[in-house]
Amino acid sequence: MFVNSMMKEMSHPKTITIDENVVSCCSPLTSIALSEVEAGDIAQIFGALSDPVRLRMLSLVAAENEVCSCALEEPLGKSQPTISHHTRILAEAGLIVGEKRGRWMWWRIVPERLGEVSRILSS
Amino acid sequence: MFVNSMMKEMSHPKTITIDENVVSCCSPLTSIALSEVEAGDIAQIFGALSDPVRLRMLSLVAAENEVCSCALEEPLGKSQPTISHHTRILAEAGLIVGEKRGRWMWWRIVPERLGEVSRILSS
DNA sequence: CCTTTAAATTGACATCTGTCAATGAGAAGA
DNA sequence: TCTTCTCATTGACAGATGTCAATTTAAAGG
Repeated sequence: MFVNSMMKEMSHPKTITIDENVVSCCSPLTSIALSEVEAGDIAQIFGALSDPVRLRMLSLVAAENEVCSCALEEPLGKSQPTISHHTRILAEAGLIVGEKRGRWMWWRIVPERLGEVSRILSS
Repeated sequence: MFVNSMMKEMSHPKTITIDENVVSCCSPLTSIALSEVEAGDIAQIFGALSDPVRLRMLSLVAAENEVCSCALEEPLGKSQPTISHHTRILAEAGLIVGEKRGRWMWWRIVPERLGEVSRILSS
């Protein structure tokens, strides 16, 4: 696939996982009395999901299993800084992780996180 | 429970369900190619969930099975117009429905909707 | 009617958010 | 080293969002 076809022109896969400031998670909504801090943490995650561009971004990354930042600009019709902005927000919410290999930044979704968030709503 | 204890002083339960402008929903994220309109609709729902006050509000309503607007001001520490603002946003997202009985507005959650939204993330 | 009470609406304001041009920081290749 | 390329950061700006005081609407009870 896409990733492998580029493998040969890359140096040692240097993994720099981006997981600074990632919000922790999550007791279900319907189990009683959400504290203010919990509510704040969960709100940040849903905030990451509350933008159309980020949702389509997430769906693009989920479709392939790894997508380069550079491959997002065109389908989303946004500038490079804007793409960078959105990937950062998704990553800080723990929904995607990035790995820098050579000059490229590769993103993939974190299915377990998606599951966690899903479980907040299903009680 | 709470509701029944007030039944006697109410006139005919006139159901005025609030479902104007409610967003429709939802194909799972990981099935390919989220369209711009779909993304917009889903973003609105997550937007409703992206505020700490609204999350705690939702959890309060989910705890009882019906809650009066007036019973939300104190635990959330917000003014009456602010409460009204937030209930409206949750209602427009289809996450709660309101029913006016007498002078009171009663809110309850829409479990099916919660389920729909949950399923967007779990694929 | 008139008064009271609960909720919605309006208007104002500060803060947050999405966007891009410009610039900076690293990595790769010549 | 110098150039090129990809991504991150900064700064600016318009538009959205959360909040409340003040007002309006609507329902009950005299």
